[in-house]
Amino acid sequence: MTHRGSALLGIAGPGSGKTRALTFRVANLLQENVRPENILLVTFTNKAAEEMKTRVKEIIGSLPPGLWAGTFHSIGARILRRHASLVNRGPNFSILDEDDRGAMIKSSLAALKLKLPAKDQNLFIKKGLLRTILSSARNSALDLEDYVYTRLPELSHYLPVFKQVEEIYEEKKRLANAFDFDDLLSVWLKLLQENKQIRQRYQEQFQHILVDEYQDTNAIQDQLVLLLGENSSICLVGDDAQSIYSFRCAEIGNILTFSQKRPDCTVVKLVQNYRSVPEILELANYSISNNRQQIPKELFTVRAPGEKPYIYIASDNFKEAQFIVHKVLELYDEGQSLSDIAVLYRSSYLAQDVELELLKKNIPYMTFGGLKFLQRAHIKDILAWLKILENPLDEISWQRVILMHEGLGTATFQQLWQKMRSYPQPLQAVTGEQISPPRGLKGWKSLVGTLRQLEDADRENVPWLIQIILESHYGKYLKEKYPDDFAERIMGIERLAAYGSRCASLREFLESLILEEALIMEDLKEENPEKEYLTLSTIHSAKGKEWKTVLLIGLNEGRFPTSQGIKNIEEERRLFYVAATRAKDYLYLTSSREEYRGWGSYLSGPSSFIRELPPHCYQVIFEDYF
DNA sequence: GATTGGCACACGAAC
DNA sequence: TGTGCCAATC
Ligand SMILES: [Mg+2]
Repeated sequence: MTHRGSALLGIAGPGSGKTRALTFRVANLLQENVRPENILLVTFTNKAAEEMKTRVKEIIGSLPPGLWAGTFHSIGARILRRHASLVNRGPNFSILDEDDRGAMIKSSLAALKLKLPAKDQNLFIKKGLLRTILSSARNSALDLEDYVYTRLPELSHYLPVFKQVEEIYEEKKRLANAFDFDDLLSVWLKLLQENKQIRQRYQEQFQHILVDEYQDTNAIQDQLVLLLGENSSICLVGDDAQSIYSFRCAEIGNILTFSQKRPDCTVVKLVQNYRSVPEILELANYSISNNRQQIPKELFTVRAPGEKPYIYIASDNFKEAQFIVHKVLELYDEGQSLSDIAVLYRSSYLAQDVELELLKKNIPYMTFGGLKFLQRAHIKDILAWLKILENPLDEISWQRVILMHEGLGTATFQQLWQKMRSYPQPLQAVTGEQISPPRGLKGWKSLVGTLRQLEDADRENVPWLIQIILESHYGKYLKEKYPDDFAERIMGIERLAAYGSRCASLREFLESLILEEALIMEDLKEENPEKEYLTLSTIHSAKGKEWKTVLLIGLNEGRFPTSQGIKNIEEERRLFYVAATRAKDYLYLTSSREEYRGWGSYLSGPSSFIRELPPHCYQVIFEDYF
């Protein structure tokens, strides 16, 4: 019936046009009249998927609807919603973000402690450890037992605790009609493995599977591709030297051993680079050659010689920030658009000083990565109200909303929740006044009033829903709680509403935001497409992008590589490699001799990534430069 | 049982 | 710098 398609693996360096090749392949398939729903295009971010679709549209003139494009997580969510009843959920399930997940695991541990005999109740588990272990086991496609025995044998005496917490956590998620990020992959894979009918359905549907950035897939994602693509044509592209997501359990091995798993696979290596001038490439090549685990590949560029990368070592981090802004202005005066320039860094806090300088000089910029937008209390508040509407079983959101009312605390919440969850429709039970608390009636009445208004409002009009929340008691509460920066917080909420107006439904709004926080920036761009912005980005979020000029800051030992990252220095170096190869024409590497951050000052010295470079591959800018 | 204030601690990347 | 936790107080 279906013939086994071919498998193609493209291992190619940065700027070699991997993503472009994938885009053209999709365009070709569509032109050959392959039906769009038979194509599965997996990208690293959902924004990248949108950009690729736009490109395809430009190439072939129109984009037929029905193409499956997005991240593994968003495609997992789509499939799980379709088959929600098979995986013990309703189609409106919530997706937990890291905070919600952490809170739920914490309360799972607390619940376990209550069940333990008194002598064991002082059990102490390092904060975040459970979160990491449960997630890593999942993403490594191992059960908890195998994971702990093989990867963390020193913790194996804790295994019974881990297992019980996981059990409680799983049950909590089921009751809350929620999945976490890891579930979107692992439950999806399990569904395919255990349900023959569903498996065959998607195996037949996805006749063409294309995956970008394959070096950053984890074990589950690899298994998904192999299983879904058993009989399909598969096209994967990636670069082992750009694998930078091991903290999400990405395994370089996936790309290195794919051809063993699919013996019919043709491997193509491309070392041609169309992006960077040779000087930048030379520096990047030198750097990555310090890695022993990489496939040796010397990149060649088609570009004519340009300028050697610059190194600037400032006396302190403020001076470093001043240099960056000075340089940006200089480049701007020389005719470069702000949109052609990016400031990149290992960790988001390293950008703070630069941001201050930019604000002082009134230079417009946009930040990517390290976004804490959804983490901020007022944004979480608004989202909690909205999540209740979408999924009334969402315990965490109920708790958040109930606790912000006067006179209602955790104990009362627990009592209320016991009653609420016994109703098939907790929201209606509340607004229908079938439930009331033993105390805090004033706060409760105001809560019920707001919920009634929200219930009656148009569910798909997100800005309107947000408006209702702001006009309710919540608006006053917010002002009292944050008298200093109330206005700024309202602006954040307005930003949220503006994004909401672009979404067709509340569900789409919640899901797309959680699967890509950076989307919150999009409306800014569309409001004023002409406007130029300087980009400030973490290196992780700069993946797959390029700029004419890149300024890489914070190159101090302990910052980049981070002190924690020394354990996995090769990955840190790949991160440096990714950063350097984002630059087309000009690359600036900056560092500071002394750092003032938080409590004191540090003298950490320049990053080993600078020190290990041969001096002939860069030029030094002296401190009294400006 | 809710709320407030003080103290300790961490501080990395994100679907 | 802020956030989470605990103990004292309302
Ligand atoms: Mg690419």
